[in-house]
Amino acid sequence: MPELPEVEVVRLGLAPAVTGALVTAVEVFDERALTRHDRAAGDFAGRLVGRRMSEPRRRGKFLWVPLDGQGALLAHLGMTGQLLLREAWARPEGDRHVRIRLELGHPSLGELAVFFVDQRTFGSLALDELVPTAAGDTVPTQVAHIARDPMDPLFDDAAFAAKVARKNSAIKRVLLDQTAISGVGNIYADEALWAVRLHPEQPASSLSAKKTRALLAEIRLVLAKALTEGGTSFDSQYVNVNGQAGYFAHSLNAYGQDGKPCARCGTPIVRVSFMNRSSHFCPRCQRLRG
DNA sequence: TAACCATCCTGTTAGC
DNA sequence: TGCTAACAGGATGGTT
Repeated sequence: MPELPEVEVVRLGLAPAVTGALVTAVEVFDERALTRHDRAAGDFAGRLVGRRMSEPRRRGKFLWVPLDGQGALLAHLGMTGQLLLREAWARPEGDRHVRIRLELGHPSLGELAVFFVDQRTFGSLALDELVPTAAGDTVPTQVAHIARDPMDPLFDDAAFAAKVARKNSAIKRVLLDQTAISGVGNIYADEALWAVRLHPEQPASSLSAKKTRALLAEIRLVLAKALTEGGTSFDSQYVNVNGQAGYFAHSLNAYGQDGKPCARCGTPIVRVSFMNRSSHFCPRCQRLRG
């Protein structure tokens, strides 16, 4: 499940291979991989071929590669999307789920291929226009409404705290709201809430300013640690551009740990249904208060 | 306006 | 053994 650390690992892996590269060919095998592209597959391929790529950028879970002239190649990996970097003639493993293939010509690395592989087709590529933000940088139009992520130097801690303070919904719902804070998904929301001893359904507005600051600090810690370990991989559904899994799954304290003893107090971690997904927490350390 | 939920999708697993 | 249902979850659009 690609969240911020996983997408950043992909971005770092792609950067040396795509920066300065020319798109020489595009093959779309499954148009469902273009749900974010507002025109036909032929338009996607036709307008992408011949464009030169700049250094990949990221906000939250969105990744994009600015193109010469204007616009950008936008990517969202959804649940199971992968961007794999291969030799130009290679076929990736799991051929059945290859949705799009890009052929690149790199000035020093030569011919390369980027495969967009996606089992559950929640991910998508698109060509999008870039629009300026208030801070002076540019983002694709589809990313304009997304909040900056907590690893972004321009992330506004005070604005986030103010948003938390006026939200009556559960704090976990706020963490998953990409217009409040981006890059956090189900895994790292559960981990950060466990670390700061907050019940996922604790009303956001009930948090003290100090608790909100602590939560934000834990979010940054857990994201940074996951990034250093290459991200979280389950069943090979997330891999870097070379197809390698991350190691953070070994460091999880809450997510997927239901039935196992809490690392702090030994009480079994519980799993409950929440927002059409699962929440994992320690019923002793993370009590619903107020 | 805020809050909440169904929907998209497919491989895996549990249950019968 | 084989079938069916439940489950995983990010973003979005619709409903309350």
